[in-house]
Amino acid sequence: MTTALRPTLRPLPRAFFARPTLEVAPTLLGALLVRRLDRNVQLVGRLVEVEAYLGPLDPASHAYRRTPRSAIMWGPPGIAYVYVSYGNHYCMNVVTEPEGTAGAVLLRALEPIEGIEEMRRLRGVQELKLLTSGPGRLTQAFAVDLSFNGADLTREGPLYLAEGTPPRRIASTPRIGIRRAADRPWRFIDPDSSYLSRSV
DNA sequence: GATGCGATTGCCT
DNA sequence: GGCAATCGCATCT
Repeated sequence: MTTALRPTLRPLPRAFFARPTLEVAPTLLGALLVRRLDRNVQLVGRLVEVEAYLGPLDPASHAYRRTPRSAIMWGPPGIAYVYVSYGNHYCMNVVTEPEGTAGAVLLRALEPIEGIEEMRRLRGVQELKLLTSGPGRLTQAFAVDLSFNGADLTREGPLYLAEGTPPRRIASTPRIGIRRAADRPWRFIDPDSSYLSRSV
């Protein structure tokens, strides 16, 4: 049984996410995103790029205003917030801060670790560096759509975040693709990774 | 009920 | 580097 030979990927506990968003974001680098498609196929990627969205005090955050869509970010930490971007792509966040306070971290890029052929199939692309190097690409490679909005990422299951190995270095830059609060250096990357959505 | 837009991507020049 | 594709949601009327 291959599952018995596979090392256990231990979920990050809810308490990990129940901290200030700017503390959670850089410490998420190196963590593993795990997607179980079925009993035999598991996808794993190592986080190399994330962005912090702070909530009501952050004009770039969807939680700048509380709406039906953004209300989930006031809920329990460790929950997935998935939304549609430009009508063509899904973007995935993990909710941060204690319940009652809004915040989230956008997952922007992964290093493919396991299940690479399945990622290629899901993406319709062969080149390794194009599989998960962007927020819309990684959700497609991991078969994550709106049905995962609200999913608990702290429990072993179809989709969760697990302990990994922190990068040697961490760098921060302005966030990508936003207009408001575009100067805040709240994008965190592993600068030594070759799977970033863009360099620097 | 109608309108405008965006935390992107891929293809084109 | 420019730009079309495409749709859920926020924000009007």
